[in-house]
Amino acid sequence: MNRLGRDFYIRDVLEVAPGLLGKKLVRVMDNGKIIEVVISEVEAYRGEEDEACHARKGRTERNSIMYDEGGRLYLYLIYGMYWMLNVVTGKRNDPQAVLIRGLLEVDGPGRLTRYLGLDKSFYGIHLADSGLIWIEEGVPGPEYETTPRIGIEYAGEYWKSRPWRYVMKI
DNA sequence: TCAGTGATTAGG
DNA sequence: CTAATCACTGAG
Repeated sequence: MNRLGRDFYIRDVLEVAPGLLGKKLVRVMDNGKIIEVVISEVEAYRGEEDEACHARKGRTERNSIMYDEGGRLYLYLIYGMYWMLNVVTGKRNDPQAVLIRGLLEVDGPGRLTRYLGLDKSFYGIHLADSGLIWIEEGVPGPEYETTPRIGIEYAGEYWKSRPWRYVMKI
């Protein structure tokens, strides 16, 4: 047990996102069963200027947790069916988050939340405090590649082309 | 390739 | 209030 503390998350999202690759995500299910998975794919969303970021139009009820200090969870429903799991990063009032897109055990951001039993009730939970979910040290310094982010057709060319998707090499 | 699905958001 | 949007998935 080597849980990541608050300081890990209170850094720029472009440092935290690749830093999450290879880390172990631990989830204590309702029946007490513990699920441990390895984070293998993430994306960074960075500030109000980032046209792909949910904070691009300023603060709303949904994205308000992104304006809090790093370390909290941001969950939202997409296409009426899938919960997206994000880790807020950076300092207060600097809206950033990392989308967890894939695990070694489960591919896809919508599938992994279903697998881990995560939904709106986890909105705002702090990864340094919670007894239900947290992140621990894992594989140190994994190799990874970067690509543009997925599913952000609405953003301008510059923001669409930022290489802010990080995929761990197996 | 494309429909399903409903919370969230902007705009009257 | 209404209508459009959407950081996806699974079937075909």
